[in-house]
Amino acid sequence: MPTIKDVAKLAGVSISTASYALNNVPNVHPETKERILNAAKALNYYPNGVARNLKTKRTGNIGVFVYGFSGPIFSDVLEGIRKKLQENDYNIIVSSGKSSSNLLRERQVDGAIIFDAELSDATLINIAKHGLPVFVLDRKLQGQNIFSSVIDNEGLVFKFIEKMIQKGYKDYAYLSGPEDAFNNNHRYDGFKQALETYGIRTHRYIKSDFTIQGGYLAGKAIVESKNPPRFIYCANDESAIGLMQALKEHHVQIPNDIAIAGFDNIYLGEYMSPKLTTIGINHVLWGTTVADALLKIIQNKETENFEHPEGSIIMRESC
Amino acid sequence: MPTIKDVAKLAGVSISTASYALNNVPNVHPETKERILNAAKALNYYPNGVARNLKTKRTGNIGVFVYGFSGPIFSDVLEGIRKKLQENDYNIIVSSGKSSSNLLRERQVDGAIIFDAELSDATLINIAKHGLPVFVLDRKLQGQNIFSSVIDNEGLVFKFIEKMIQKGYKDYAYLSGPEDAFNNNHRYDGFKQALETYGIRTHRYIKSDFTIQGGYLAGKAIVESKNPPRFIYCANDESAIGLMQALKEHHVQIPNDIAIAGFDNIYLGEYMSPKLTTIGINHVLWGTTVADALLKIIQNKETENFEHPEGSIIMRESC
DNA sequence: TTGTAAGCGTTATCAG
DNA sequence: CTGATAACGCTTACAA
Repeated sequence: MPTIKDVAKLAGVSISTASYALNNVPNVHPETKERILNAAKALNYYPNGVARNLKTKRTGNIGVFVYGFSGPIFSDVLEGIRKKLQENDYNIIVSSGKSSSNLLRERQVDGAIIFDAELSDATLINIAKHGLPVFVLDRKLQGQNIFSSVIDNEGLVFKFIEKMIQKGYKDYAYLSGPEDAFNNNHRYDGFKQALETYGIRTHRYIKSDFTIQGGYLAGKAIVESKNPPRFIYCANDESAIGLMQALKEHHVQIPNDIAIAGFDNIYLGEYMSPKLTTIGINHVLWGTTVADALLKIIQNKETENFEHPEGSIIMRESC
Repeated sequence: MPTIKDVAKLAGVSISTASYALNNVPNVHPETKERILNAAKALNYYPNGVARNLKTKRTGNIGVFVYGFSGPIFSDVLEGIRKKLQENDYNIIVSSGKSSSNLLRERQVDGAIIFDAELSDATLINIAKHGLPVFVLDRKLQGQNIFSSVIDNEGLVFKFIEKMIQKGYKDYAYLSGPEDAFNNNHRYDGFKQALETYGIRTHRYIKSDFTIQGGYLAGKAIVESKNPPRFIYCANDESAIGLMQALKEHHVQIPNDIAIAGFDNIYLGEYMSPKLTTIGINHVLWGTTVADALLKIIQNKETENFEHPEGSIIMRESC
């Protein structure tokens, strides 16, 4: 593997001149520069990023740390982030599990976007304190160098359930996500408050886990119960899809027998029968917005006022 | 941000002794070691990975470079890779777009797994030649330090169509993926050859693009045509799902009016009505196998005989 | 316009 | 068992 030393030698210049030429620093004689560039090409030279990073104390990498690689939301958010970072000549590094904290602590990234409930508040606060800006999604977190962006889960679900009550639905159930999930809890709060506000005193609570499989199993249990609820609000779209599938297998009519809605507005919702009513934000836009804010923070080292993403209700056929 | 120098100073030892202690090199007096470890904890010290990487000429990172972050296959393969790497104390770095080639060329990774048709053969061969082992998925590529792992697309589709012919289906169509996709072309070859082998001289070819949306649009066109085919083999499951949705909206019975099958065995296929018949491999296993092979190559610097993943036909309800 | 040399934070060789 | 010191490959004052 050739180094800048080899390039310099071949071009007959010093290392620094080679460096200047390769980095387009203006004060290099055009002819010298050409010689150097030719040498680099001849040797198939490419600078060693690790060495550059050590010297410059920046890496040009932004870490995006996720809980797992699956899920239709991640992919959209990631795509938004990728686009924005690429425009600004930053690399996107997506990681998960133990690698995430390694990369963070070892400073192989200049900043991080966290989409992973497993990375504890304490860890993040600790890392951010050392000067690495951290953007947390879907979790509220305060601290030096820490920024967070959350969807208004509670408000959106409230508004939606309110709408359904006005439409005349009376008997509600909530199909939950994991009970330690920030967004599940806030969605449930919005759900409960809407019912309370409109004097609906009872509702059922069905435990699930945000997965298609989980929704499906819940659905099986529901059809076998004596009097199923008239409306099931699902904590996310994936569980709603599983639920729908189970109901359909038992010839339950949606929305006539049981109405359903979800949260997230995943792509697939539009390709179900009936099409899934849901609540959602523009995830790609969320990604670009967050990435943009993080870059501004890194570059100006100043806190920006960050706008949280705006959600909306997407009425389709399932209720 | 504290460095090893600060730790050494606080513990009253030299930098090298501090380094030994922090890296568990045996020849450090237990008491000294404890002092150093305490100092490190007190300062909240964590080694700078970039500096370590420069010195040791390894990063402990494996890059996984994908075309985009969406898609149910990616996520499973990635999860398999992640698991295996984590077991072996390597970090997984997933990237896409321009970042991929940056990270590769700048040597911020010790090896790479490529799942991205956009990274050209020439680029990969060039990088691998410099000593960085590269594992290419879903593409055949030869060269020093290059390894590839492919699914037997052709053989599997052949076997499947053969089965369908024996079942009695006569009038076939192929719903394609992008025409420059390696796997699409091989699947089509298998499809064609099976028909030819069994004397079925004609078939229809419907252009699509591997997406749900694409399958849906194709489905719309098919139901509006005069005599739709009796069997539509889809180049992947996602387009099959879109297709099914379009047919169902027009009350076409699957499989009674039109039978359908796909490729990939994505999770969702089981949650459709009817459940999707498909061909697939165990993607998580594929990921772990490839990661394992890559690690062996990195560690032993010797070429292993690599087993390609074995696929199977998953008969469900759609044909 | 070009060259010399220091230094980024580590690891690792070699003496002591 | 511990400490100087060179080196990894690069950038960047500063000097020439």
